[in-house]
Amino acid sequence: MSRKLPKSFYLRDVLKVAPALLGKKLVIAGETGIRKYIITETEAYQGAFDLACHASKGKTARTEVMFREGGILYVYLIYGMYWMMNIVTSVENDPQAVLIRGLDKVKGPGRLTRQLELDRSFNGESLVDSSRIWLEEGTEPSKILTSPRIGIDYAGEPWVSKHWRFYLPDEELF
DNA sequence: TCAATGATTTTG
DNA sequence: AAAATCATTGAT
Repeated sequence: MSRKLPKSFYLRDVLKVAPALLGKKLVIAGETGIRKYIITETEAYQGAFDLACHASKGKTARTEVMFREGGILYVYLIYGMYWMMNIVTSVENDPQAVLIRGLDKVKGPGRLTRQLELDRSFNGESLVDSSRIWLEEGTEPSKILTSPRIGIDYAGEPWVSKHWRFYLPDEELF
């Protein structure tokens, strides 16, 4: 079973896509062959008004990717050493993205990109057209937990207290 | 608890 | 043009 997610999956609002990504398979074709991971933790960043979202202060060279049509990756460096992997959602000029925070075998957004060998070259990569990374249908999770997002205290209220982090309970993992 | 470490963004 | 700011991690 390996059904690739269609482009329409990504064109919805980020608050719909973020929880929908849980249980889906992230497929990456590296030099060592094809590897698959179950997505277990995501965070939603909802564009223009969300002060925790990089795109809230307007379009810049870095955030330009988020303003494009959904279904592509937004990859960037944080704290000088960790790549963050985000999936852009919604339509053009509606800057939204989902941060992939955890996979079944890897916890932590910085560690998972290192494990995947993700780097700058994946920025702007299409998950619909690419032959080295894409998403597939997975198992429907029976239970989804939510919490405030992590590491965005600088955004202030009301954003710090919004429950836009979605994750699966430990016993749900494979 | 805090140093490492660098691209991006702004004088917090 | 310089300085602060981070969607973090891991070692002390």
